Amino acid sequence: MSALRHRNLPHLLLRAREALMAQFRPLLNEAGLTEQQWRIVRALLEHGALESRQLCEACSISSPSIVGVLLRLEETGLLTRERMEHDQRRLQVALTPKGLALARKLVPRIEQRYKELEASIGVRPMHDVYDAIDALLARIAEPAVEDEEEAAAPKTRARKR
Amino acid sequence: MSALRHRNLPHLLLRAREALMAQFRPLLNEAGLTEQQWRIVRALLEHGALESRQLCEACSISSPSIVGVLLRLEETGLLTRERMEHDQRRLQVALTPKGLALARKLVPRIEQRYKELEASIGVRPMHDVYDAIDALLARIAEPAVEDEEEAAAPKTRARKR
DNA sequence: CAACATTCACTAATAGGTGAGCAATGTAAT
DNA sequence: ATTACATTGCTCACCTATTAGTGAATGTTG
Repeated sequence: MSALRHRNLPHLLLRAREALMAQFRPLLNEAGLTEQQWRIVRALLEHGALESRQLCEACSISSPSIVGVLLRLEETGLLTRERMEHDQRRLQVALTPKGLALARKLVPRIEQRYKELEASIGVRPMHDVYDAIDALLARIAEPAVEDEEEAAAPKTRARKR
Repeated sequence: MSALRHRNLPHLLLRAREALMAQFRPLLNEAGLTEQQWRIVRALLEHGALESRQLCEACSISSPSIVGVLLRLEETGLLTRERMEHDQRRLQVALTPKGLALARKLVPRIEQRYKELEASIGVRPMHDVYDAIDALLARIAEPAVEDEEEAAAPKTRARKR
């Protein structure tokens, strides 16, 4: 009687995320990390030192949120925050030896959990998700910015980052 | 150098969710609703009055979180909360006329956004996501609780709901 | 160089998520 | 009945998300 023909897709994605995180959260808690903290540590492990705004991008954490997360991680001694020489606005973030050690201890456990998941769920269903989501993200792209000039006037377009 | 062979699947799902919510959030904000509030209102619209714990299930909102959400929705006058006669622990939640009106005003706009999305993204990629996630959820099921006695002692097991 | 605009981290207010735990109520076993 | 247990909503502490806005540093332009 409500005429809602479409299922709630964001909610479906949330449920999938919850179900998956339930598989990994114990590992993170055991290491004393929250989910967001692990995303940051993992990004720093993979890419080396990064700036705050780069971490926001890489970890899908908003600028206001990341401030606290980084502060707490610094207090724990897992990373360092320092201003950059040539641009006092920017903040360089890097793992400490302690943070690096924690990350390296955690990685194999995460990897093992993934393998166990692939074993119980099946590699095909897992990869179907990767592919379907990748395709979706690739097609959503810019949220309808209507950049009429995008293809026509690539003048200052280079400075898009 | 980090030996992380698997991509961060929970993070990928988060990104997909963010991208999608960016399409709908404006509609919700316009109606003065947060995402979680809309999940609750929608559930009540579809199923009629529900108990708190049922809403937790249906909306993937934890018990501690839903308390505040329901209180705020009650303050706004969109729903009512009242104890049940035969069991004073349970809480019955129902939409008010005002809440019902808001929901019905919102539904067609949400539906239209879905159609626009299907038009720009393509029906196939959208449904691939539904299917892939459904399959994943169906196969994850119980998160390996290691209930040693699970299969051995199915005594009080019948009362599982 | 001066006016303007942008970038970046950060703050503040409000809302929600996680994990642990509590009191009250209901149910089952003794 | 009384004991033992399970369920339900709720609270608390901590952490994060969202939205808006501040201020300092830097870039751009006239």
